[in-house]
Amino acid sequence: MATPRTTSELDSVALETELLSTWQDEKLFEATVENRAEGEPFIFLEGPPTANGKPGIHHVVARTYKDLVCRWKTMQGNFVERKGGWDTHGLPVEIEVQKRLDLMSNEAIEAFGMEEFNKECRESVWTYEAAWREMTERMAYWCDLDEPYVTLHNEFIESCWWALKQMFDKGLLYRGYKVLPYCPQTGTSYSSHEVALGYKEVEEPSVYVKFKLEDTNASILAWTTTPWTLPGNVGLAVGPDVEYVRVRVTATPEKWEGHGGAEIGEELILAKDLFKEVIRHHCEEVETFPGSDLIGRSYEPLFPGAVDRNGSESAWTVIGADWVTTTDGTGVVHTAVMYGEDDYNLGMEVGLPAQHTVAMDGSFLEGTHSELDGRYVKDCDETIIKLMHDSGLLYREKMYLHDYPHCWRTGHPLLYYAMDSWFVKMTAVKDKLLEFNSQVEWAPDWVGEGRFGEWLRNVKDWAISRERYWGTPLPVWICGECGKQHCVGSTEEMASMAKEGSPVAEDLHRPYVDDTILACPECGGDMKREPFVMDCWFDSGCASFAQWHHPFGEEGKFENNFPIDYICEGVDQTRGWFYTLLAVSTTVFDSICYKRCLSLGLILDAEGKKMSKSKGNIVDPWDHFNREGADATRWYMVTAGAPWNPLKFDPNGVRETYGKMFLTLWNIHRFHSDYAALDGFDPASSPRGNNTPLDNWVLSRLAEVVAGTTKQFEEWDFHKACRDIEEFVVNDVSNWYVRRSRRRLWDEADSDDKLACQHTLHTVLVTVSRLMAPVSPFMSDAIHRNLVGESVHMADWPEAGDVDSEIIETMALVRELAETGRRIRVDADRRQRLPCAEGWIVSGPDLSAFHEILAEELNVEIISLEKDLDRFQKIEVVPNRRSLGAKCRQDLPAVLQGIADGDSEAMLASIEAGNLVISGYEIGKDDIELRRIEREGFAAQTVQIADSSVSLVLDMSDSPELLSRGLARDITRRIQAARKDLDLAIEDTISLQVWMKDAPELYGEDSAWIINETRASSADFKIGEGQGESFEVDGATIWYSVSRS
RNA sequence: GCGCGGGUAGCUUAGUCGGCUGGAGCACCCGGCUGAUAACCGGGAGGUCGCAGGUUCAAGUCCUGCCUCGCGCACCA
Repeated sequence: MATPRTTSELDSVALETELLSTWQDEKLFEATVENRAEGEPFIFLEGPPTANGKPGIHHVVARTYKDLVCRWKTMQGNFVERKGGWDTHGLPVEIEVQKRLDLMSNEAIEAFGMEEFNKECRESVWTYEAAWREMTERMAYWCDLDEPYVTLHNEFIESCWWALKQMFDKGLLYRGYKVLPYCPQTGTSYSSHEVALGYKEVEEPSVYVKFKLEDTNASILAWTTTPWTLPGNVGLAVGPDVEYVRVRVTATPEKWEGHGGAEIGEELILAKDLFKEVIRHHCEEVETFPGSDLIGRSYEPLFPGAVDRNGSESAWTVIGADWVTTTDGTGVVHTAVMYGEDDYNLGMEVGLPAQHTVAMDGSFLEGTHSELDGRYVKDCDETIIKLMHDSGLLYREKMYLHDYPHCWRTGHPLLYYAMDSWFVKMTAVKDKLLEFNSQVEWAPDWVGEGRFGEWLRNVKDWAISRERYWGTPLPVWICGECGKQHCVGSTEEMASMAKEGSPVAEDLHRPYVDDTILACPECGGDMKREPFVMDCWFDSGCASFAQWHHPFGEEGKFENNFPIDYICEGVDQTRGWFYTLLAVSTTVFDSICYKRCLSLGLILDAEGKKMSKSKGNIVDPWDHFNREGADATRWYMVTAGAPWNPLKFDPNGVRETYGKMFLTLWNIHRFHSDYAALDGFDPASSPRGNNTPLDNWVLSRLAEVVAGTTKQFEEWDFHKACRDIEEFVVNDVSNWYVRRSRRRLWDEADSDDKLACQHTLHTVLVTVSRLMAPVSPFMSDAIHRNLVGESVHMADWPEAGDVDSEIIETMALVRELAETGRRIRVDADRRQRLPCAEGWIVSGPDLSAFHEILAEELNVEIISLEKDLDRFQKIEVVPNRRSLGAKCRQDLPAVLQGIADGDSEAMLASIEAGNLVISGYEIGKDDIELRRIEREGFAAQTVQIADSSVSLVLDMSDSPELLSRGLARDITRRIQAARKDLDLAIEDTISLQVWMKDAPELYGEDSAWIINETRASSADFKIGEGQGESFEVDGATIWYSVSRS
């Protein structure tokens, strides 16, 4: 503790940047962590960002919530380590490089050279690292960026390999197909994110095709918008509970457009609901039946020989599927196993042959059909339609308008295509996932139950392989001789299994790792690596242990830091990182991964639109760091709303926060420290003085805020906590406590009262800075350092003191009365500076401790308590609706009317006698509330506080003494303004001249008061007209002249 | 289309178990106050509480449907 230094006007940017270098010199972050080395660990995990994009304001939001929780927990005594991390793999990195080097296909990349390409990727991921670091430091996100985990490091990759091997050993890793949107031009399949970029509305031919049943003379009608999938047809799906109809064609239609048609007498089957929409011919209904009757019936293949039966019993039969609907088409879904997700899943379920009819380059495979083989499928629509037409299998064609995904790079339509993939069998651990999820404390809880729970309930096997170049290589090798699959779990294992003479990759990336040939442990044959890399989400999903290079000799780091206590990211990570962390921990450790997860809302611009580069509505955090500072920016983001709600980022809001919260707080601090420095106040050694009720009140409010903040932080309501702190600082401390205490500190002698005030201000400021430190770490530290001599970030989280709720209520009433007094004056047209002789407070609690304050605020000579309530107040009976409503139900309006019409005094008497009956209901004490209101004819108003009513009455009479005092106040006010205009220091003295015309007499004691208040070394008061500045008050004209003496 | 979350004054927002006249802040207008900072106080104007039904003595609050915005899923035959 030490005497505070005086402070200057606020320059928040300078304050913050100076503190940053102080922190750096002191290695303060490290010190705050070490300071709690013996504390209970609170484990945080940083979700790794990618540094190949510029950091934006939304990253500042996420980092604020990460930071504030970690800082808060540290202050509470927890040991909180914060290791940084970088996500460095994945398609976005490749695409950046491809764009820059104009390598828009896999062929182009391979011609360029995979080794070179990956080198470019490796460099590209650091493009914005410096920008990230600067942002992180400037916003005071405390996180170890010097020893971060990096997903491209061999150590990290090795841990990922180890994890995958755990899955492999548990039989959770398998090879299969996954239907993905695929671009045959670039040879790439896309994630849903990228697909979303490329939806285009297109009009394409769709066709209704007849599938001839084998055991009866009828055809099932099915509809498709992708004629190119028809050669791959191996099944028809119907809804078992959907009603179908079999119709016979009786006459041709009047009009017909396009290909197709039907013969008279031909029989067709389709969903009854869709009959009218689809069938153009005149028909008679033969029979109706549920879809289940169709299941198992065989039909003739459209393109015989295009797909081999391959032993399948179910090929070219009707299959039941409950997802079939009758919203469009025919209620019959043409199923081509390899070209649709539902199709594929259904095919696997019932054992349809899984065979491609289309090659990876998008052309039909040889043997499909002589007119189609080798041609690009999208060019074959017309041919296929013609083939169908010619063989009488086409019923209709119809142009169909829909959104269809296109390659966002080349603009070509994507094909849903079954890709060779490796999967983690997440479906096998679904129950575990759900159970673990139920153990996570989600904020907000509905994300856990809703969005995330929904996702888990529909969990699919995780396709973790990608046919790409830049990523963690899939550590699975397959023997070319016997087909044995082996999953490598460490670099050592890879080296020990390497075939004699084979290179052993030192850098674990492609292409080096591709060259490592293993010797098959079964047959000794050559094993080659599966040429995939892993989904980069797998990398970050491994972060909880791979950051420590677990389990490769990291000395218990992992065991001590798992499971994680707290993670925090944007809600868009629900299906991303939130999921992959849980997916990996469930399959590898059979454990939850994190105990608490804060899911943040999206950040929008001030208009509520999503921020995006193309809209140009991106907010650059530096605009605010360099203007209002990081504190105001962070505080604004936290107080603007609940963390999980979308944040409309309004630059004016940051400005407002700065002006209101930080400027005010700074000036409170300045006010305190200036006097403390002047007086040599030392909180440790200066005598305490006797607290006034005002001191006790603000300390009680402080205790209330401490308790509230702690509770709200625990409940994730950071926004509420900070709004309360702000309210306290601005309203209670600045606008009331400091305003009411100014004169106490002006006292030049070391008075008891001044010391009490200084100790109080010290406590309030120190405690408030501790409460604010997690959210706004700069100003809180500057204040704390100045007052305590130590960084706030080394300090303990405050403990709430005793709350005297009586004094808080009393003060609320006092302030209400002060405001009421001004209202009375407005109504009575009496100016504030003209004192009233007397004011009466009628009923209510004892306010005598605050009579002095009230007298000053109200500008009355004497405040007295009026005991005779009836002198100024009368009683009003108001209904208690809650109680009456339960009693009277539908008769309530009549009863309310009865009470409103009744005479309050008479009703009260009846109630006390127990015989008040209104509209047939007996009205008791609980059914009403008593309210006292002021009688008419007085300058008075009544306020209701809690269950008491208090009236304030002001005496409006004048006297020469009062007029003199009022005049003195008005003159003083003008002279003080003049002093300010002259830019005089507070201790400067002035020469003063005053002329008064038509003014009331100014008494000697009042002119002396003016002289004292305005620090006049000489003063001259004259009657008559004068010169210089003048003003009028109540008919008098006053001239005055002020000069420095 | 399905799921989740929003829609309260020009803007930002509070509103508990359904209960007294829907509170604040910013901006605006009028007045007051001030050696008090980008301050403060009083008053005013500004509200179809997204719309329509329903339940209830009583709905911003509960129920149903719809509109609308955001997000996610599915856009599929």
